Parts: sequence; C-alpha cells; structure tokens
Amino acid sequence: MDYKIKSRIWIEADGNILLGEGRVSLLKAIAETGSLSKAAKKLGMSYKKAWALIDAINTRAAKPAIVTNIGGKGGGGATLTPYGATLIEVFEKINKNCWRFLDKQIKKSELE
Amino acid sequence: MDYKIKSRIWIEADGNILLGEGRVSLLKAIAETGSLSKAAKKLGMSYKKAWALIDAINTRAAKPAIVTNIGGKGGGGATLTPYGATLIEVFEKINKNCWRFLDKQIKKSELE
DNA sequence: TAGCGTTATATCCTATCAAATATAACGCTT
DNA sequence: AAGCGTTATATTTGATAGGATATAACGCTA
Repeated sequence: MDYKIKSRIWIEADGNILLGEGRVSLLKAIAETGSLSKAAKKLGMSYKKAWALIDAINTRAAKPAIVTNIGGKGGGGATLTPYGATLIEVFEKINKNCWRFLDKQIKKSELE
Repeated sequence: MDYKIKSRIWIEADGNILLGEGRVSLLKAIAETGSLSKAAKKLGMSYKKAWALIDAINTRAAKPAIVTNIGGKGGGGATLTPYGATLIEVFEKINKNCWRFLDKQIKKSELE
C-alpha cells in the first residue's frame, strides 16, 4: 500500500484564524491584480467571501496586510503592504519545511 | 502580537483520506467501548457518520483496522485490530513531532 | 459635474452536509 | 423459539454556509 501524508497549517491570533493556504492565495492574487474583485474572480471566489477574508486578516494581524481604496484612479483598488508580503513569505517557507519534515517522518515509520 | 501556528495532518491512500485526527479519536473510542454505537455516542457523533468513517478506513487501509460483528454476545460489537493499533500509534507520533517542529519554525521566524 | 470602476454592505436564495428517524438482519443467550 | 443489543442501510428533515443579486458610497478623470 502506498500511503502519503498531507498537512494543512495555519496561523492563529487570539484563537482566530489569521492566515491559511486559501488566504495566502488571495493575498498573492491581490498583489498581482491590484484589485480585490479581480483577485476574487481569478480564484473563482465570490467577492463577498474575498472581502470577508481580507477583513478578517486585517483586523486580526498586528498590522494591515492589505490597504483598500474606494474611488479614485480606476475606481479604487487594493494593494499588499510590506507586512503582508512578510506574512506570505513566512507562511510559505514554514509550509514547505513542514511538507519535507512529514515526508521524512512517514518514510521513517515504515507503515505497510 | 502573539501568533500561534496550528496544523492538521492526515494520511491518504490512493488520493483518499485514510486517517485524520477525528478518525483516530473514533478508533480509540471503539477500542475503549468495544462498540461502534457507544463510541459514536461518547464522541457526540451520529452513528451514521461513525459507521461511514470506519467503512472508509477499512476499505482503504492495507488491512482492516476494525472488525465488526452483527449479532451474538451482547448483540455484536467492534474491536480494534493490531494493525489498527499500529495506525493509531504511527499517526499520533508523527502528529506530535509535527507540532514540535512547527513551534520551532514559528519562533525562528520572529514574526511581529 | 457626470461617469467610471471599485470597495462595502444587506438581503435573498439555494445547494450541500449532517442529524434524526425508521427498519432490517444477525447470532448469542436464556 | 423469543428476546436482546448490535451492525447496516435508506429516507426524510433541518441547519448552515456560501452564491447571486442589488445598491450605496467614494474619488479620480475628463
């Protein structure tokens, strides 16, 4: 039998979810498109959900990860802050390290 | 800000979930009670869900983890196999190791 | 000042998952 | 042979999360 081990990690602040894989994807899509609505469409996600996620991230993080603007050039938009970029970087690094670690663990276990 | 990192791991066989935290809890409850229905009640889970989980585990694992009996002494029952005990042991060990690993990682990251 | 594309927000609607319920089948016990 | 408590299974019901839709507010642009 060929067993594989999978994982999901997330960061919590005060017992509330701050950042997981889905939220990181959203942050990256916003960084690429400069817009919350375009990022949502790109990911096949409703605007409502995307907005709720960003709101949760911003209210729970030590500093905002996304800055939004209503009106103005192009109608407005959303941009990733340097702090948001740091969050992405840290999350993805730890996530990859976790995968490697677990692969070693399952091999060491010698399950049949 | 006090960030914590959380994780869930699970084992897959042929792309299907074989074992996760909830299923391990169920296996342990069956080992303690000797009965699928009692284990379900103990965990506040419906019998239907418990049965479906055990069925999924048994059909996907290399060998059965639980043996069930209809009728007979006490009406029947369910018992954990030695292979099932091994699965629990391996899962819980890797899970604990994963927690320790991630704690180190988040401290090393020095997120603020 | 009118128009635009965006964020922000409320309301309604629907699809999906799980709980609840009912019932059959089974084999030891007495 | 009747009874018991269990596994196994189908069907109905209910709750909840998310999608769809509509609309207001906003500030630059032209």
